[in-house]
Amino acid sequence: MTQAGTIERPAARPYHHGTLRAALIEAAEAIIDEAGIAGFSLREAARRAGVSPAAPAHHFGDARGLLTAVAAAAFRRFGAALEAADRDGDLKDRLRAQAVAYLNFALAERDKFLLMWRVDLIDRASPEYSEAIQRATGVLMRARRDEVALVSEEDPFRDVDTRIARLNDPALAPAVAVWALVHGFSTLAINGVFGRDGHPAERPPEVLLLELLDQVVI
Amino acid sequence: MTQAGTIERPAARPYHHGTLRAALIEAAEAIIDEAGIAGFSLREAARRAGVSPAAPAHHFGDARGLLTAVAAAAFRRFGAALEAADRDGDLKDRLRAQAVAYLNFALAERDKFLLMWRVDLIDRASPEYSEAIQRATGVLMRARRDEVALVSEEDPFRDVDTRIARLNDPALAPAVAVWALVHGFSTLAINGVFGRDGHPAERPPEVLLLELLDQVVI
DNA sequence: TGTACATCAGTGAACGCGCGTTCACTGATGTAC
DNA sequence: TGTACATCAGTGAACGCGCGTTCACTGATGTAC
Repeated sequence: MTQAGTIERPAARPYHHGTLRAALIEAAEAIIDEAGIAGFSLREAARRAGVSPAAPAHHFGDARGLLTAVAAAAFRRFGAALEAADRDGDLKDRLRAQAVAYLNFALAERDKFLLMWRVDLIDRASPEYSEAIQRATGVLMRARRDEVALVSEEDPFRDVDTRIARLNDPALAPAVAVWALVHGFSTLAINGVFGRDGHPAERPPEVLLLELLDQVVI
Repeated sequence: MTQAGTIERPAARPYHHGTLRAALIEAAEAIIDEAGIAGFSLREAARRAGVSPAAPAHHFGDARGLLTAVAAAAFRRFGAALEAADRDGDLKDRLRAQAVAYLNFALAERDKFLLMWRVDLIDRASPEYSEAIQRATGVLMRARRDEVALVSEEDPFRDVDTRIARLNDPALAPAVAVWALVHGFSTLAINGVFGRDGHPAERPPEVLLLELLDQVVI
């Protein structure tokens, strides 16, 4: 509230932003949504957050640091979406539901989904990032792990090496096959292989995806 | 041959390069191999070709033009590799052989493989590019088309719209499913999901890939 | 409760850089007669 | 076969741009006593 009768002037911006870290991530996401990853720059993010170009360094070190935080946040949303989709049902139902959620996330957050995998732009060793990617991957595999009773082991996706070993475990093959198929389908769909502006497909992409999943023995 | 007894001096570079177009593509590929797509610049390509920074414009217009030519060339090699792998055998054999060729190309030409799909960097409307991608896609589908006797139609992958319609054709589902799986697997493998420096997998990636393909009903 | 002071989060001007592209030009090549 | 001339493929200097990062600094906040 301002004094009655006075013309409202913008409150003097406080010297300390207060939530600059979050604001910069939000700004970066907006840039990426509007202009793709190529349109991103640290200066532009600072500009949008209303802050000097040197300010981001205090929170992220450099551009890579900010992009890593954006990717990690995207991975957390992604993992949460998979988790939300993973409701009751048998293995097949669970994997199909997750597959659709996977595709929808990729289509809805196109450029952020692409960023998530851009190893050249982000610091994959960052604890925040690697925890987020491990967790999302774990959700994907969970349905199958539940079935083959590997669940007793505590978090077999805890670190890179055990994850890599696990993905090679034949017991997980159905889930890994679904992952690869869905990931490939999503990537190709994003690139307009199955339909795009000016060249629409007759059916929505998730219908085709489910049809392809019928080809997989789960 | 130079005159006997004289110290050989480099021949004065002729004013006209002669094969500058090819030389620029070669230079761009070398840069991409060494430093990834992020390391590419038109000036650096010109530098490596031993030519002034303005020269490339005569052949490619702008940076996007050169990258498009590089991607198209990569797609032609890619299509040729798939074709070479597509030897005799039943549908399953043919698709498996192509899948391994697909993965091997992706691993061998990592950054060029990534460039091939970077719609933001290339001009997908370029005749050269779209002809190359259509052709490679056609090879992938050919094994299945042969089987369901669609082969009589001349080149059903001729243009974007018929291709998109075809990919939705249930008759092609086995081939499209294999494509999506192999593409996703290759993309993930490139990113080190199944093993990478310092975190090797116990088995070579194509073994895992073939195991996953066993999950697909072909 | 008051005060001194360390720490933290920001400023804004300046830096050097490499980039893509433009420009007027020049040297070589190809073609018409 | 010779010559004039158009066209083509290159030069190299210059442009303006936005970038990431550095720097000495300042204002606000938190803490010890």
